[in-house]
Amino acid sequence: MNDYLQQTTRFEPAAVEARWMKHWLDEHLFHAEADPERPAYSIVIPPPNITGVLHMGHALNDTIQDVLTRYHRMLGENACWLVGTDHAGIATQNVVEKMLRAEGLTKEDLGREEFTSRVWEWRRQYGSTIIEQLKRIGCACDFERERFTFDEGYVRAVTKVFVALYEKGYIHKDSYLVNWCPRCGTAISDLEVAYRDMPGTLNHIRYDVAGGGSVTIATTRPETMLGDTAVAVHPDDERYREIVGKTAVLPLLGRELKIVADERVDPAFGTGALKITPAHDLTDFDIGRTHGLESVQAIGQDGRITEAGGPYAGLEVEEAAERVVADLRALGALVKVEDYPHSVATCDRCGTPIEPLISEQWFMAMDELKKPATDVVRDGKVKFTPERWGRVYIDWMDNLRPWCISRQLWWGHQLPVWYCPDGHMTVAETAPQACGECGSTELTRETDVLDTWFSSALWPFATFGWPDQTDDLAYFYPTNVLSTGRDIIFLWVARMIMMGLEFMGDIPFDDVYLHSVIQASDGRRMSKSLGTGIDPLEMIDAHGADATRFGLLLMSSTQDVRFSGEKIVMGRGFANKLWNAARFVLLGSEGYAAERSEAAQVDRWITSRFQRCLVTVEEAVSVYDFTAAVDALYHFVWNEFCDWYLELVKVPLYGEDEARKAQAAGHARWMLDQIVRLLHPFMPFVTEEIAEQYGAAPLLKQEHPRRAEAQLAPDDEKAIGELQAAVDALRRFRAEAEIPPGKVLAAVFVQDVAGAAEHYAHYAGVFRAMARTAIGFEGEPEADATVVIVPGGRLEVAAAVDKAEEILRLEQQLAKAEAEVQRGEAKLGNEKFVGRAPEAVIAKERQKLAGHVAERDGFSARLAQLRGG
RNA sequence: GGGCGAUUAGCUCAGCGGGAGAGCGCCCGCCUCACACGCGGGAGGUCGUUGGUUCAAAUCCAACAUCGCCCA
Repeated sequence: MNDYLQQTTRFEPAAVEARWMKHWLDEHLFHAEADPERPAYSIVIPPPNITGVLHMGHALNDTIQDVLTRYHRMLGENACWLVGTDHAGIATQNVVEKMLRAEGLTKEDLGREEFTSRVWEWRRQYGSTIIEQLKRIGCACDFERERFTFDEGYVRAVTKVFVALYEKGYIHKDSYLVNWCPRCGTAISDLEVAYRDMPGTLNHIRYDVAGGGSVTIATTRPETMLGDTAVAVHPDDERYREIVGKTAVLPLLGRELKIVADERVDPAFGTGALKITPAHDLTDFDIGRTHGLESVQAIGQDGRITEAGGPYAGLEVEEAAERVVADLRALGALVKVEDYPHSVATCDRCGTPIEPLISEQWFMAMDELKKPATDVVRDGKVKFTPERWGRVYIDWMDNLRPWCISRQLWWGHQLPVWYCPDGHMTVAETAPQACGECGSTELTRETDVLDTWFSSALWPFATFGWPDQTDDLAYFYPTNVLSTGRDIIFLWVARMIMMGLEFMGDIPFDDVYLHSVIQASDGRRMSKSLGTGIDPLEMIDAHGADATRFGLLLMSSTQDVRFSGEKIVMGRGFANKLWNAARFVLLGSEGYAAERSEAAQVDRWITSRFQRCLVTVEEAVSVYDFTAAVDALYHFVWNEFCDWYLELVKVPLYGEDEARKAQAAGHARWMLDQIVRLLHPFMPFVTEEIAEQYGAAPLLKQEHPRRAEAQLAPDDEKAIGELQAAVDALRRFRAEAEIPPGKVLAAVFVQDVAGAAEHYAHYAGVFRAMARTAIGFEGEPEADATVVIVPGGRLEVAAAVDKAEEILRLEQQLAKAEAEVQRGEAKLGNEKFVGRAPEAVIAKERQKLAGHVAERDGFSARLAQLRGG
């Protein structure tokens, strides 16, 4: 006797999870080596930020990748799930700066070198938090290959890419309007800008026109007028036709402004006259370039007004705005101020309003790179699931602007660019000894670092050894799928595809799977600040990793889903159910070896049902429909295997027929093993714990169940289906008639359809066990017997039932049956239906009708009998 | 302003062209020798609204409404 199995009536995840994870790691089960003899299956994890902690989105995405990895490994493929982290420039620098601030220090106090070493120290200490958390979920990552976007080999890859793109002429330095975060002190990309609706005001300001008259402009940011160099109106705008070409005078500063006509001005906005501040607004910048306007920088990188702002110099933007408005009012130039809620560009990282300003930055031209990257999606070479995201990707790519790749940070890949005192620039993979142009040896390196996404873009190939042409690279690239959130389509997916095509000459992955966004239960994004976030680790602590994985997969069926703790509790119940089913099978069949049997109908039946479940799961996984997969598994295991098969198999298992008992025991063990294998990718811990009990662990080394059409048994499915319907009918009768659960009833079966009696006779033991009914097939039914209609005939059940109630019960059932009959007859009587519907549909309808007619006749015959007596 | 998604039982969601489903909650009955994280039975829905296509619409199409997400 297995004491552990005997005593453990509840599956306790906490007791087994850590032990199994350690065992899997110790045995190197997750590691993969290139092996040209075997098919490769590879996934690179979208590298989490080293400052990150696991949230629900990660938990779901990592569960998905784990299912795929384990599943393909069990299918015999050489699966490698490459894991690692992203150095996350701004986020990490912010975290360390915050720590320094607590010590009363700034990064400038330390200097760049010392600061960078503090970040590395932080990284060593805390940077692997999220990787460790993956192990709590059970992720079968190849932890032995863990990479970091700032490790030594990776730096080589980044440098090589930069130099290559520079030499191709794609990368250049330019003075251009960029999104500047005054708090982070760096340029950021368009994608790092978040728009937030905020209350605000629209200020109407009158500018005098030289030679008489005036023009009133409207602005939400009055302080930017300090940088105005023009006023623009639409060329077709009759109101302003007269003043185009004249000069306006900027109030407060007296600067002269050209009045220009430009089609980009929206005549419907405000007054239809637009103040032009080329240094601080993108549209104005473009209009400025067209008309050759001067550019005045009124706001500096520190977020304060510059010398160009005259008396306002040195003020913070907000304060300047207030002062400017007050002064304009005093001057009488403020026409009116109206409330005007508008959307404000803010820094995605810190929430500070963005200052668009002109600065010297490095840009990457996208035109050459984006074309092939768009084509591979358009042509279906890279396939998005759900498909619609492919169109989103293409739209975005079509409108791509040059990418600002430089950041004014200290933590990141410093550009491989050196300057000599004469300002000559040398771009090289390794630090040059002398200036490429003048030979000067006094070189200083460019202080800017690269956008973090620049390095992440290389992830699918740099992690496998590029720029070296390694065996791993040849074997594992391209990867099979990138599973990620849709907010990452532009940040990662697009850039990985561009870089993969450019440097590997091939796509980085065949499939892109975009998983659901898990919202808070109020239907909005989970938010730390609102306290609506739920920690997946707490879920794992409370319900187990299997339950958390299962629940997440079950709830994440559509684009946006609300987090449902119930689904995780469902997963816990399921793990426990499975554990107990295993206990029953293993304890009830000790001494027998697992062996598939075809001898008994119940064995053929459950095998057939299992095959159908297997097909559903495999088809679902192949299209990334994990919800359908776990739903099928849940219902097969619970409602078919546990509710019926295990009950049916108790009869032979507890019976006297030793030969039949051996078959049943062997088949039950075999079936359990198949189920455990099929479930393992979804619920690795409980399945491994079960497999351990009969010596099949580790399951990752076992084969996935095989599809076998020969094991489908439609006739047996039909027969067992009728048995189930008969048992159900008896149970329903018992409950409705309030017959005590323990009372065994006697019944006589009267056959309407040939073979039915023989069929039920074979399962007399089942009726006794599952419906507490002793069925006979001979002799007269008792006079006061109650009729229970079952497939193929009726059961005359000997039970003292109140006659009036019985009549009422039968009348209700008769009414239901009659309604069904009428519905069916109406449908089949419809010429158009019979004429146009497919034959199979009509045949099915006829069959249903026949069943309902038999039911109806049974009920009415019994009613007549009761009423007569 | 543009795009996408959702709207089905009290709640959270499946179903996506041929008899309205699950889990939880609720009601009734059970410690039936795997499981009370359980077992058996039951109640509960004009499938957001209005049109259209079809022999047949929760399912396809159009418009509208409400909510959410993304982009500008």
